[in-house]
Amino acid sequence: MNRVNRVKSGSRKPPAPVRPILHASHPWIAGHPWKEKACQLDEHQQARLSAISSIVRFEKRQIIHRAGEPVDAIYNIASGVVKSFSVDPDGSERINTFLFAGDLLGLSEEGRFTNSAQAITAVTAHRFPIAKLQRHLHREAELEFHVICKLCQELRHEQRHAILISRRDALAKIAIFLQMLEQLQAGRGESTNEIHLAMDRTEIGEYVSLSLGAVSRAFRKLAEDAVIEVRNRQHIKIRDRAAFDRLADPADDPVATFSR
Amino acid sequence: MNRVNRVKSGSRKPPAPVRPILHASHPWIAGHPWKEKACQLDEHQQARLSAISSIVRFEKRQIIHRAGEPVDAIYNIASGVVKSFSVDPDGSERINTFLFAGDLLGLSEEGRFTNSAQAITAVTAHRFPIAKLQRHLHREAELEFHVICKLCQELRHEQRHAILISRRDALAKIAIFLQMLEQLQAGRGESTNEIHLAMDRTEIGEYVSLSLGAVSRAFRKLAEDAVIEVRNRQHIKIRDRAAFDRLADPADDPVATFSR
DNA sequence: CACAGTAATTGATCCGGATCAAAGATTGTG
DNA sequence: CACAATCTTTGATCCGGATCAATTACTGTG
Repeated sequence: MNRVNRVKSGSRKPPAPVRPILHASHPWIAGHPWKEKACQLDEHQQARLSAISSIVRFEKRQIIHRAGEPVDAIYNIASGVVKSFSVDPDGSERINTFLFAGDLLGLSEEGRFTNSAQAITAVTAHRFPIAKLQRHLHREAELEFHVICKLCQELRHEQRHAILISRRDALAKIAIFLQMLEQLQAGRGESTNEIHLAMDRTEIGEYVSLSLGAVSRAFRKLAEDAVIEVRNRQHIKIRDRAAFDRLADPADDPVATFSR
Repeated sequence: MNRVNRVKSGSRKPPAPVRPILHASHPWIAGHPWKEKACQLDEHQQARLSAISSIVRFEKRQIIHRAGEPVDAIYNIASGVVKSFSVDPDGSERINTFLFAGDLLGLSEEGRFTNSAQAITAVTAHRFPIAKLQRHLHREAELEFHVICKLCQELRHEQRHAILISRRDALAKIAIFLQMLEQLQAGRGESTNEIHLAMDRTEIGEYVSLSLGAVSRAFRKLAEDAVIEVRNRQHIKIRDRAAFDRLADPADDPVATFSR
């Protein structure tokens, strides 16, 4: 939370409305695992929100905030990828979540960030000073409801993350992870032909709870088995959809086809 | 979600206000890991809420709802312990969370429960039909804010759960789990002398992602090393606080005492 | 109090992923 | 274009937890 690169600091109206603010999903009407049906704020509400927000930019690898720092603002990501992580005293990092366009950044407790956040790519975001935001929230019930929706979404996401982690075999972990990325990509309306990995192998490992080596081996095996094609570090293609889904879905048991 | 055991069905005012409704914690001002500083609704708000809610009772081992069923109501637990879990096609269960007094039950997507829920002990809960609740929410900004707080709390809880799961050694997992129970107990104002385990060893394993055997072995080792004392299946006492905390805290590294 | 049913412990074996080290591939930079 | 720095792959070994089966505690019930 050092220097905040305000884009046209203080500008009320962003030059070109970078991306809808507070893209949420209805908690009782939602979509696919990982990818949620979005329901946006109306223009009126967005206008009000942008009145209290500014647009900021973070360069690749820039730290957005560190765990333990006092919370002065939260962010709604407009573009780019952010990782939210925590560091054990022994120096190892665990990534709690990757954040993409539309995601909210800044979970905290005792007025301090619970996680550290770092831009993985260049990032633009809406910045909401929490004092202003909080005042605003109380006045706009509809907006509050939106935040609720967003939080429900993140809660479900975090639950799935836990499921992912609890998986024992590396192949399944990677398959699920790729599936997640794919669905998130689709949800953002990006091409679904290739899966784009903004993060490196180490970070993938830190997210799915695998060592770097295990991640690498898993990719190799998936490629060997012609389930995926590793076009390059950052781009993966699904070769064998059926096999892929079989790995990613929790059904290991051939009998499951019949039962229920 | 078969038969709902309404207590005095339709009663507007619960006989003796079982427990505060919607006990939440402020997202920007909170407490210990696992245990949160609570901030309650005022009487006025509670009264309004109880107008749309009824009190229901579930007996031990009763299924409250199954994943996939349409959501008709959500619950705020007044007393007892509930587990929220999902079942893989292969029949194995993963427990996403244990819910105690004050917790909200009923996360859903596409209008259907994402998890199954079962009472571990006898349970009483406030039941909110979602139609009514949703209408009510929109009208009470302050209440919405409370829900936001509650959700933030659960989100943090879920993150810690992921951290717990990602731990590789069984001892640490069990220690963290016990610590969690202890702090939740303290947060509810119950005695902190002994830790009460409402769930059995299998369920502990399903929560921390360990096999039944590993759970058992971990308890044994902890007892052997005189870190804890297993008074009986359901009651644990901390013998060696320092050693216990050392296991539960992520610091494996003696140097960490100095650094930072 | 004995019995049945369930929960928990313990033992033996096996395997997948962690770990550490070394080599190979990519990317960016002057 | 070559070099450096980083990221990734690959290999070899080791260990902790999974698994399965058998035994031993509990708990509640008549």
